[in-house]
Amino acid sequence: MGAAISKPKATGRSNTDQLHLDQFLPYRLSVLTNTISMHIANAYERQFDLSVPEWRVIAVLARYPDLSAVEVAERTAMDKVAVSRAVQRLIASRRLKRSYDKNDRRRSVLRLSSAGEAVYTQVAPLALRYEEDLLAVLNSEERRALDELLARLMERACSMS
Amino acid sequence: MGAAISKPKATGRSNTDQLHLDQFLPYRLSVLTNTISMHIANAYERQFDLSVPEWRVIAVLARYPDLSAVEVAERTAMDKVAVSRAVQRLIASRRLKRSYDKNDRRRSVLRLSSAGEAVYTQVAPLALRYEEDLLAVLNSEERRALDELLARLMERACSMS
DNA sequence: GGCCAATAGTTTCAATTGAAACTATTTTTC
DNA sequence: GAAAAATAGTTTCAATTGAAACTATTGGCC
Repeated sequence: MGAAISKPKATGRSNTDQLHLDQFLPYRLSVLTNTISMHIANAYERQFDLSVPEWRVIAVLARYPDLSAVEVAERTAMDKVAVSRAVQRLIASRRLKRSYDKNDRRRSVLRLSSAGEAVYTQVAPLALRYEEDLLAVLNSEERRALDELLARLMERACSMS
Repeated sequence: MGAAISKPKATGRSNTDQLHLDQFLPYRLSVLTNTISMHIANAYERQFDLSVPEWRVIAVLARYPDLSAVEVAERTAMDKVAVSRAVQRLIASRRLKRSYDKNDRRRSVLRLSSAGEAVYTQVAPLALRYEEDLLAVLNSEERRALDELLARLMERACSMS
């Protein structure tokens, strides 16, 4: 019963041994993500003079006011340098107000100004409508399936660090 | 039967009106994609002194030799400037050879050198193994489902340009 | 054949980004 | 309670990137 030669496996998988970029999951995700991000960003960047990092900061602060910069970074998956720069620009454009924690003066306390809230109430529907248009090709069962598959992959990717 | 006031709809969807970053598909795709890309790139960038664009060029030329720069750009979803720079670096590192089409001297004809092929045969298994590790959380039915969902979304996203 | 538009690819220049070093404040340790 | 380590956030500097302008060659049109 020597194990020297093994039969080719019939795994049901077509590219076990060959790397085809257009079947390779990380590549496909990358192309899809970039395509989608580009479309959404086009919808607000020019019109509102708003970068993607700035938009993310606004989106998270609209829902969770009074976060610190580090907390914003955690919730947006941005690094703290990116948050720092986005916050600076948002303060300069008077869309964000910053105060400091009385008990820990290192920590900032970030809150949208009314101008910032106005941006949010204008841009959020654009983003949601785009998402809805995109998901229009899936029925609700398929959406649930996608949701769960992405969640499982995300958990897996994180656990592989 | 006035239509002035409509009942809240029970659509089965939780965030019809509210933007929650962590339920927002474009955002989730972006985080997942960046996490995955970072992992794979870490596996080869340092070890082989190879950037992501360079790796993409190698991957596509390994499978389709003698493409022009524009054809490489089409197959990798990179823009032509990125391809031009990656090609320059790959030629400098002697991983790629360039000749020119006899009938159209604008077009380059790109082909991996044996050193380039060696890089491919070392890196491709790393990439495929990562993909396999990631997909290990899905059974074959779920993989097929993911495959089809991503294809549908990609088609949709492209048609929305 | 000669001009004009199109295509292939490169270069330039400015904006974005990322890593590492930095300041300021707080917490821990001894 | 002083020194050392940790945390929050910023700045600096170099590398990456992207858009637009550029060169070179080819194809269409008259």
